Amino acid sequence: MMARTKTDMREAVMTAARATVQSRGYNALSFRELAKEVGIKSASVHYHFPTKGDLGAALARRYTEEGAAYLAELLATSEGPTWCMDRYTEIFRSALANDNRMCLCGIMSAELDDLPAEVRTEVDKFAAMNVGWLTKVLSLTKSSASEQDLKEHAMAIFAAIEGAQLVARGCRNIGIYDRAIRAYRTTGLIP
Amino acid sequence: MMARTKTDMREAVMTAARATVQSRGYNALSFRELAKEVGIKSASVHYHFPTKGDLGAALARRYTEEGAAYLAELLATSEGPTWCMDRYTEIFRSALANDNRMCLCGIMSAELDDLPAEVRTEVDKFAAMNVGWLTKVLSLTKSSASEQDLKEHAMAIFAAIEGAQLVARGCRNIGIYDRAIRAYRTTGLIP
DNA sequence: ACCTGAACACCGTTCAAGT
DNA sequence: ACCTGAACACCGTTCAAGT
Repeated sequence: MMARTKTDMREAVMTAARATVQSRGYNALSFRELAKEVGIKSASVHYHFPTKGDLGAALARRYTEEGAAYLAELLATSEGPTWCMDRYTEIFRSALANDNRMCLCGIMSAELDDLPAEVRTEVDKFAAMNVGWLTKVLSLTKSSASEQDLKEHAMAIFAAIEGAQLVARGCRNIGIYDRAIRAYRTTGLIP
Repeated sequence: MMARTKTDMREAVMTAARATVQSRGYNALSFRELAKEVGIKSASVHYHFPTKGDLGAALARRYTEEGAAYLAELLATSEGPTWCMDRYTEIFRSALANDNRMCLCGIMSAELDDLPAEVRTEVDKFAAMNVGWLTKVLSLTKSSASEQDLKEHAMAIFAAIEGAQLVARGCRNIGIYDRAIRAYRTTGLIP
């Protein structure tokens, strides 16, 4: 029988931690609870992640990487901007559908003042990654607009979707998310 | 020399608590820190607010009441829907301008899973109050639309503005808020 | 009526010690 | 290399005790 390798345990901690943060936020993350979930002692968690900030930053970095990979794949197999935006809004919807969870970086933005600097950096990168992708998608529709205008529009879309998720979550009502997205489409904010 | 009355101390606690929650969230609220700020012991804070949930609910209730009063005044002296929306977006902007703070209920929505039931109730009421007001403002512009459509549009506006605040805060960049609001206007989401 | 000190089980973090 | 127990200063909450 194989013992769990170091990498396995790191992964187990990150998986458990990610679920907790998306449900209850960075502040609710507890090394003792985490340790119980993966079957080691809290002091051992510190072996893999010296501080809570290290763990938070690792979570956010991974989250951004995975998101970027998925979005790149979408764009590569794109059937057009509307199709892309359907898939994109579905990502944020699925977090809500999955036990009323939130975007990892959205929930962390709310807790900003309690985040160590290294976690804030990763939160910024996630936003920038999303805006970059949305800018590309928008450029498929409005080839005339300036890069500046596209980026501004992309940021507005990202903010509006994060907000729809936040408010729907607060009201424990995924219908609010769906109706907000529909309204964004009707007004033309989202292609 | 007058001693501080009971009401004064309750108010002092609520004022300090509100500032903390808007900056760092419900989870970061500490009875011990709060006690230090107002000059009593943490056990004494429990005299005024038996549990943290009682304090959180009181904060949110007060926040909604004050917001409702301000918005009612706006509507009463209204110079039209665009003017109303300018004032409305300015409220959320001023939280950011004031030390990168957030809407009390927006930040609490992110921490939903850690909120006692009585606090969640108040968060719901805040959202409903805002949507109610926005629906009235929208009815000034689109007299033809159904009550249902107006409410859907109002909820989308509320969500989009909360999202703009959340993302701008996360990036510590109030310009992101301003540009998002501008884009919402350009697309016609906001009158 | 309002405040306090002391206790309880929690928290992140550190560190010497184990294998 | 990986894990642990014990200690530290924190946390919300309770309660008997003070005025």
